[in-house]
Amino acid sequence: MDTRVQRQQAASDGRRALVLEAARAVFDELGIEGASIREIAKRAGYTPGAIYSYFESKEAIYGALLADSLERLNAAVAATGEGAASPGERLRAKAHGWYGFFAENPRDLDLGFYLVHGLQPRGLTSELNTRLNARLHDALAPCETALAEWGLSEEAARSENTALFAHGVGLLLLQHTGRIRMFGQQATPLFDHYIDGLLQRLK
Amino acid sequence: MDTRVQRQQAASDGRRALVLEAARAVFDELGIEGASIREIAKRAGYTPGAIYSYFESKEAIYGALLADSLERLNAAVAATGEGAASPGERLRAKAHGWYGFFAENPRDLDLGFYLVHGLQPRGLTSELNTRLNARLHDALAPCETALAEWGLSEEAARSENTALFAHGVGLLLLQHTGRIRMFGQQATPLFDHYIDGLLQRLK
Amino acid sequence: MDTRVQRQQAASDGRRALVLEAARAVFDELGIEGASIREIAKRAGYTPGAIYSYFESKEAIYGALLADSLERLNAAVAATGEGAASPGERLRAKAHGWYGFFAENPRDLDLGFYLVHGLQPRGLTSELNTRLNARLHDALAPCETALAEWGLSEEAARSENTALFAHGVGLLLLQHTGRIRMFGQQATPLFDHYIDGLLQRLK
Amino acid sequence: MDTRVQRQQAASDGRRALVLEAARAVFDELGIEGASIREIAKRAGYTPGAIYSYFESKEAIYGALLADSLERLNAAVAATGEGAASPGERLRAKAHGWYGFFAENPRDLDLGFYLVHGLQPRGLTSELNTRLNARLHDALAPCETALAEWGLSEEAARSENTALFAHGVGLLLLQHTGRIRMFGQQATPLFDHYIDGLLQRLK
DNA sequence: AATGAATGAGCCTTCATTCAT
DNA sequence: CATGAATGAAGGCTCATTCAT
Repeated sequence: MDTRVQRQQAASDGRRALVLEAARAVFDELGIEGASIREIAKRAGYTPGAIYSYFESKEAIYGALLADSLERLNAAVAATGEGAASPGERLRAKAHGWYGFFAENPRDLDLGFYLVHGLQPRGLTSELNTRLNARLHDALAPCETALAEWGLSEEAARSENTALFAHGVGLLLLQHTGRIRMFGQQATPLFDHYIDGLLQRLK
Repeated sequence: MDTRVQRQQAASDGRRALVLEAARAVFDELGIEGASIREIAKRAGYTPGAIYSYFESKEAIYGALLADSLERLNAAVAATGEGAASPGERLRAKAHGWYGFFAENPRDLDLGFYLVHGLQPRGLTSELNTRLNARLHDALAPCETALAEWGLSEEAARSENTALFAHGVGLLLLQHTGRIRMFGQQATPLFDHYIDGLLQRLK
Repeated sequence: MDTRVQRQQAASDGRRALVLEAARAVFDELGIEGASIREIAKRAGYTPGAIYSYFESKEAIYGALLADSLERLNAAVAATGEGAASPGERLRAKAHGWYGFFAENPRDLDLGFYLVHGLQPRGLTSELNTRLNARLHDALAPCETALAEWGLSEEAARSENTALFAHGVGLLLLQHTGRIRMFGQQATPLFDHYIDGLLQRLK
Repeated sequence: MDTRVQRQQAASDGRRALVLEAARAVFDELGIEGASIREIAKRAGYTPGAIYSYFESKEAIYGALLADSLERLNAAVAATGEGAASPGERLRAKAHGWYGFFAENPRDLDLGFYLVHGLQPRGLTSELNTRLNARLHDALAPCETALAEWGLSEEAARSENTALFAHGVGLLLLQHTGRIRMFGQQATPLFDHYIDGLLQRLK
């Protein structure tokens, strides 16, 4: 009996994941504006009403999408810099962890923007918001740790880490919007160059 | 006859500017999502249909708004650093020119994002896109010039200027989205700090 | 110029009245539950969106319908008892004014019930509610006046008028729901009988 | 075998009653509009589909609810006027039986209105309708009997009883809808006053 | 008897856009 | 140039009901 309940639960989870996957696909192709429940349902092979068995609102879907995105971000960061010997190497590796994730998955960057611009309270409960913030913080923490191990005070490490994140996000944005071509530059070398300068400066 | 045509043209331009002004006000208060032709028309003292005498579509309004935004950006940059003696001071002043503009007018930042994320081809013609790129370039050029005067090669100056822009944009974004509070930091001091480091590094 | 504006206004009013008429027809045939904007629009020869040019919400339509109903009620009462010589005759005539109106227009009775059961705040603003209450009061006031002229104190007149209204409404309801057949009775003779008793009692 | 079938039947009836109880609770709290099969099922500890094992449609639930309501009404009337010595006292007691029931359970009043206004044929079969009529008649019969015992002819007793019912219903309606406040009156004293007048008149 | 996933029809409402006047 | 009525498509969402399990 227990197994049957488990099987049902697993099946339900699978279908929910399927809807989420469809939502991600729609979001990818049509952008956040073009994404509609109707379209998501169509891609998932459902009628619109069925979606509400899995998510209580459209915004809740984006909330789930975002939560999932941050999990993958953390996984990407965790999978990085295993054998880094020095704090400097670790900093570089971990920074490239999050940077690379967003460079390769620009829609996850969009998702983050949408979080602030379009998500309604119903989808982004305060509790979820706190959890999402915490997960973003988790993803960036290894860099801060490395900076501290490099010898910076707690305060200085946090400050430099913020600047590092801002720098990376700015470059990612310039790249994502194509504006960086205007400067005849490429984002990743510039990011590396920033880390070089940072390590130099703190030596 | 000629003068009459001119008078008419001037009047028309004035009314177009009035619509644009209304659009900016609506956009400021309601954001890009909340803005509607109806609302813009109402604020401009028109009925919805009349708007189409001045703009061929809603997207075209945003295109014009963005063009105008870039003009104001250039004006803000131009109004800055008049008495700066050294290239270093000039760099700081000009950088604060564009940075301050966006810090004080976050909706202009939104506009820039919307340009890439949501604007339809109808609103952003290739010709307009080229013109906008050029004006953004104009606004950032003074910093590049200052960097060159400081002794950097043309290539290095462009590279550093790109990084400077990315850094500022990243900080503005973090501030605008409120995520910077998560780090317990403030954007403007960090921007200053970045310029300090830059000048130090290039000394 | 003035005439043109007037003509437009008149045309607009006419179309609004047309929508209202359609709404009344739908309400008559399908009842309050079955009435939908779609159906009302269809009957009026419009698409659903067009309805919102004339009424800001579905509830507002019912508000207007109700207001109109009360105007007709007042007209019916006013058209009654012109030549009534004695207060007693006047009482009977005025009472039959409102009673007859509802007996002949049972949907207007429904409308009154709906007012309390289904109307949302958006359609029934406090201001409208006050106005509607006042108009109902106006329709019943002549009876109260007649009772006072018959010699009752202000308080007694109000009390008897309330009871008279309740009696009539109860009878109308029993008739409208067909429950009165269960008793083998008819509403109007009973209403007359009540008035007889009332006049007898107060003689 | 027989006992087992009986046990099953009893269990089934019990569960049906449980669903009905849940329906009443939902209806009480959310009103007739706000009540949904989903909500009823939830309160009864079932899933929506299960409800259809006990009732063939939502309307059938309301039919059953109404039947039950009339049983409780009869119970309330029966529990009244045990020690009333005179026909007059008995009339007053029995009238307050049904009046008090509706005054204390306004939702049962709603149910009666809904029966006529909103109930679909599927829920109100002709056979059910006849049964409901009979039970309503039963609840009102004691008053008619008392009137006859007071000396009225059969016909007069029926006529006065109808008027009495109409009066009470009218007052209940005015009270339930809050319109009675408009007159600065209260329903129950007026009902008493009506009975006083009735007894006076017939003395 | 019960589940719960899914349907399908419907709901009110918004909005960019068009067009006769 | 301007109006304003009207469209048509779409939006998010609800819900009674069905049906395979």
